[in-house]
Amino acid sequence: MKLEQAIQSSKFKNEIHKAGLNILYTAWWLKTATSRKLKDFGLTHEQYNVLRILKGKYPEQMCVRDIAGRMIEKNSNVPRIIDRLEIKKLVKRTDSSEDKRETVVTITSAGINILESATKKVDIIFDSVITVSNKEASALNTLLEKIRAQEK
Amino acid sequence: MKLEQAIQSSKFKNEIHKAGLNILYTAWWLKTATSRKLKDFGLTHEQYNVLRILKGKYPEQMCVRDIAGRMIEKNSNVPRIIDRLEIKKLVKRTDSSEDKRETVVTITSAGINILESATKKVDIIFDSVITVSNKEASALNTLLEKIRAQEK
DNA sequence: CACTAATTCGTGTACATACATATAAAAAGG
DNA sequence: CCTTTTTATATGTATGTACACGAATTAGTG
Repeated sequence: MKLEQAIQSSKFKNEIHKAGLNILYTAWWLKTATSRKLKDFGLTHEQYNVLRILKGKYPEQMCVRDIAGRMIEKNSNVPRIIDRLEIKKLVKRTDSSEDKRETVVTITSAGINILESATKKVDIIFDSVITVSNKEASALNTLLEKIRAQEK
Repeated sequence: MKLEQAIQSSKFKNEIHKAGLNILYTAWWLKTATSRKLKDFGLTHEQYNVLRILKGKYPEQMCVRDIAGRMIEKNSNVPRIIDRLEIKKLVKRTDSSEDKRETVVTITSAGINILESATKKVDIIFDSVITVSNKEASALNTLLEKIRAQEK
């Protein structure tokens, strides 16, 4: 769907302003499509993200700070997301012995199982819904990083 | 900043997966930069969006449904955003006489004033922080719309 | 070593999202 | 008309974001 239809507006100051809105809308679209798949597993987008991060280091443990540094949305409140994953027994939280300020977290085998099943469903979006070529995706990556070139 | 640094990961399944994360991260980056500017005016990103939508129709009124259809994030809870704008006297809410189910909303002159000041600050992001050409922005728009081609 | 500063994590609050449900009014169908 | 269905809005709940603050611990400095 064209942006103009999606937000019922065609008055953009210029292509750059339009690109800004297009990025925000596409992110929402992507997040919504993903969340719909994750719902069957009782996971939210952010809980899924934390599980993926933990699996990337498995069987190593990670402290809360390390997880936070890998989150896409940097202001995510990681302790609370872990609270919910812990209730569902998808992660285990223990105090660190090396640095008593730290809490270390590990993904459980139940967490790994649910993550693998969920990932199969989520990947459908990338493998069959999104139909750009690798080359186009690469061009997109370059443009997005150029937008963020001037940090802040 | 490169995505790899931003989320401290360089393991992407392919360029398309990476593009997905890049879109999500760029949207977060853009939203954060905007919110920082809006904070001086006591506005959130979403409140700003609603004010912009209302100004686009001014001096006409809009019902809640029309506003919702123009929001970028389609699940925004528009009645509650309007609650907060109403408390700050930036919009006026009245029952519709034509259709008693509807609530119609107008931006006040205070709302227009704050919106104009805020827009000047927000546009700095687009005019001087984001340094892509119009042609590049146009290419970006094409790619993003191609990604969303298969609706859902 | 003692004191200050910085770090790590948890928690509280305001606002927003996602979604289910409720309420009132309008539209549709017999 | 009267009943049923649909529509417009509001509200309730769980989760998440953004940010401030506090407690505990570690690091840094005189």
